[in-house]
Amino acid sequence: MLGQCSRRWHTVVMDVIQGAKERVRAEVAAAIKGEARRQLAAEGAARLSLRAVARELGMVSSALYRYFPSRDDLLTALIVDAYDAIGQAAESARAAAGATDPLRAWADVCRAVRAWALEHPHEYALIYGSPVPGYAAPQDTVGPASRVALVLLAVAEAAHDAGVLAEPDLPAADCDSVVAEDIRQLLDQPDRTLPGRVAPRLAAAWAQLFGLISFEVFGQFNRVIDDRDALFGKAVVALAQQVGLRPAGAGAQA
Amino acid sequence: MLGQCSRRWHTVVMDVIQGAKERVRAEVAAAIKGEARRQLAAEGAARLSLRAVARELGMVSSALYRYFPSRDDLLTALIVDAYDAIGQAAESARAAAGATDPLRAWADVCRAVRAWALEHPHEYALIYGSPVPGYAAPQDTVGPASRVALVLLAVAEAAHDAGVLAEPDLPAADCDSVVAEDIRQLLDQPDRTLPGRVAPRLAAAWAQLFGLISFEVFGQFNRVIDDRDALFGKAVVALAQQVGLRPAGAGAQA
DNA sequence: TCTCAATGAGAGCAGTGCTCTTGCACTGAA
DNA sequence: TTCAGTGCAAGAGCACTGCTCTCATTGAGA
Repeated sequence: MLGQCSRRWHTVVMDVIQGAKERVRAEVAAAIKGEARRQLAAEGAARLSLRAVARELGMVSSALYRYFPSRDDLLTALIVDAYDAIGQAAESARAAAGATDPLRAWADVCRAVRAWALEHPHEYALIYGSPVPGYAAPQDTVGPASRVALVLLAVAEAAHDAGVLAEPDLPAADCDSVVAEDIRQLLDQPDRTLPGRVAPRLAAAWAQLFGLISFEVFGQFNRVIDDRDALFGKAVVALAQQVGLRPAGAGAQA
Repeated sequence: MLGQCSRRWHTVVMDVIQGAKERVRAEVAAAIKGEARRQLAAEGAARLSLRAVARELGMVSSALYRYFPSRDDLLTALIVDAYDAIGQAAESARAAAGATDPLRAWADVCRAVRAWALEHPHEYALIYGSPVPGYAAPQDTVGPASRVALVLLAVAEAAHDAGVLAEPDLPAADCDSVVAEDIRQLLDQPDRTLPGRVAPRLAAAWAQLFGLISFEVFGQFNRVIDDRDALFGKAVVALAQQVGLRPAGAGAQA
C-alpha cells in the first residue's frame, strides 16, 4: 500500500519534473521564435539570420539547432504564427460585426485583414508573397492558412441563412468540378448550409481580396493610387456583390 | 587637306573601335544577365548567386562587378526584363485580339498574363511577390512595370470609344481624389478619351487580376481549386463587368 | 555510484556578397 | 619606339551565412 502510494507519488513527481523540463524547452523555443519574429518584422525574411538570433539571445548558433532543425523550420514556425495572427484578426472582426448585416461583416473582415497586413508587412510578405522555402508549403501550414478563407465562407453562409445571398445561376455540376475534393467534402458536411455552387465565386473573391492587399503592401499602388482606403472600401463591396451578398434590407433574392 | 582627311578618318576608326568595345561590353553584360536568368528560372531569386553565375561563365566573381555594381543591381535588371516580358505578352494578346470585341480582348489579355506567369513562376515571383531588395523599387522599373496596366487601360478605352463601357455613377470629384497625381496627368492628356472616373475601378480590377494569378502561382489554390482555367475564366469576366465592360452586341449604355 | 540522454560551447566547412590590390593587355601620344 | 594611361580579369581576403561535428557539463534514473 505504502509502496504503491509512494510509487504513484513518484510518478507524479516525475511528471512534474518532466513537465518542467518540457516547459523550459518550450520557453526557450518561444524566446527564439520571439527574437526571430522581431528580426523578421524589422528586416524581412531574407535578412533573418539564425546566428543573429542566437547572438541576440546570448547563445551560440549551434545551440539553436537543438530547437529548430534548420532555418527553414524556424521560418515555417513564423509562417504558422503569421497565418494564425491574420486569421485571428479576421475572426475577431467577424465576431465584432455580429450576424445582423452580412455585407457589413464582409467589409469589416476584409478591412481587418488589410489592416493587419499593413501593420505587419514583412510577416504578410512571408505568407502571401513569394514562397521562400523550397516551394512546397509544409503540412503544418494548411490549417492556419485557411482561417481567413473560412471566415469569409462563414460570412457568406450567414448571408445565405438570412436569405440575402444570391445564388449563381450555374448548373451545380459545373461548379463541383472546379473546387477540389477536400473542399467538396468540407461543404458537404451536415452542419454546413452554404450551397456548394457559391464556392468558386468565394474562392475567386478570396484571391482577389489578397490581390488588392498585396498591391498595397508591396508598393504597386505607389504613385498610382493615393486614397487607398477609399479604393479598398469600394472594391470590397464590389467583391461582396460578386459573391452574391446583397445589402441588408434588400430582402430575399430570386 | 590630307591632314584633315586623315584626322577625320582617324576619328572614324576611333569610333568604330569604341563601338566595338562597347558592343563587347554589352555582350558580356548580356551573357551575365542570361546566365542569371537561367539560374533564377531554375532555382528562384533567393538562390541566385553571383559567384555561381561567374563560375558558370568561367570568370572570377570579382570580374562580374565591372558589369553590375552589386547583386541587387543584377536583380533589378532581371526585374526590368521580367516586367518587359509580361508586358510584351499582354500587348501581343491585345494586338491579336483586335479592336472588335473589347470584352474578348480583356479576357485574352488576362489569359496571356496568367499564361506567362504560370510559365515563368520564379520571374513572376520576382516582380509580383515579396519585394526582395530593400523595399523601394528603383526608378528604372516603374516604366516597364506599368505596361500591363496600360494595356488594360487601352482595352477599357477602346470599349469606351465603341460605346460599350458603362461609366460609374459616381461624382467625378470623388474619383479624382483616389488616383495619384501622375495618373491624373496621364488621363488628362489630349489623346486620351477614357473618362477619369473609371480609373479607380480599373486599378482595383488590375490588382484583383494579379491576386487571382498570384494565388495560383504561389500555390494557395492547391487542394482548394482543381479547375483553375474555369475559375480564372469566370473571374475575368466578372472583373470586366466590374470595370464596366459589357458584352459585344449589348450596344451603347446609359 | 554509474549511466545515459539532453544541452550548450566551440571549432570548422563550404558557401555567400563585396573590396582591394596586382598584373596584364591594349591605347594614344611623345 | 617608348611611355604613361586605361580597362579588365585574377586572386586574396574580410565578414558573414547555414550547418555539422566533437567535446564537456549537467542532471535525472537505475
